[in-house]
Amino acid sequence: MTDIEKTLKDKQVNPTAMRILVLDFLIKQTAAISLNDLEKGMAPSDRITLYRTLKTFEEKGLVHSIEDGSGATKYALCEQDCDGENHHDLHVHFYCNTCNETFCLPNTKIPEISLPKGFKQEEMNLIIKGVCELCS
Amino acid sequence: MTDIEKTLKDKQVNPTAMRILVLDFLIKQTAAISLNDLEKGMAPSDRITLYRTLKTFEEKGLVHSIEDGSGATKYALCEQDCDGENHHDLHVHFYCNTCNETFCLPNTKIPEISLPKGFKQEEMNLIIKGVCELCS
DNA sequence: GCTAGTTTGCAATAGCATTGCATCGCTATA
DNA sequence: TATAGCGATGCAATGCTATTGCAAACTAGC
Repeated sequence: MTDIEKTLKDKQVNPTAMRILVLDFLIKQTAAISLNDLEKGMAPSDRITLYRTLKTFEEKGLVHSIEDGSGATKYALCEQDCDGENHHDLHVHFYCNTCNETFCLPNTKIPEISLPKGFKQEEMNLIIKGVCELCS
Repeated sequence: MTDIEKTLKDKQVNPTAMRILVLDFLIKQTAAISLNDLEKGMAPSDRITLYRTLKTFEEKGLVHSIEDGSGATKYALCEQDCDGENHHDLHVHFYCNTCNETFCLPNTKIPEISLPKGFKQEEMNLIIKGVCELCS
């Protein structure tokens, strides 16, 4: 069994051929990718299947989705300790206005925010836009 | 001249009848609204005109747009000191998972984040999801 | 090998965002 | 006042992303 198959099984995802290909592709990325990026980057495959594969991965805690304001949802691999119940992706996401790529900054955590009385926090999502390492 | 007309002129927006109505409606809101909300809340008007009115307001610094992950862009009035160049909306936005409303928390600012070397920050966008004051 | 459940592929649809174009109306100027 | 010009409006049409239904293909377990 390959590492990829093992990763899938660990997260309770049946390691089908398609899923292995998608996960393999995701692992190779340095930035978060959209469904379109995935479709273009892989051998010709059905778009809807790719869409559902990403959804499945998200449900099972393999990837997390990022709304970076570009209109298209992007996906990136989760850290080890995510599961279907909780995505521990409380890191900052960075959108580069120059190359239009979205990056996870896993070591840049979102600080605690004290909310006004009565507001109960469940999730957080911080997008910083600017110029990335490579473009600056 | 009414206050609303004055506000429009201050921001270099011609105070047409439609724009006065839209701004009046926006001022009365307690939460950010989507194009759909605006269309439903006002006397029957052309949706595209409403869309362009919001875009104009945004360009001129009257409102800022919020991507709360609900799929539809929402809009809320800016603070006084916004202009076309710079939206000073560095406050937190709160999305209530119960009532599905999005609120500006103008007094809850986004703290400074130190980015990894090479990343240059231009804008920030923090959405916190949870349960709001009224729903809790 | 057969059956049940899962996965995949195709078709179709819904909803938001956006543009093009023609019309209308206001303003400035001769 | 007549008119030219520009901005604002309304209608039509389109593009793109997300999403669902259904049937065929596949897989695992008996």
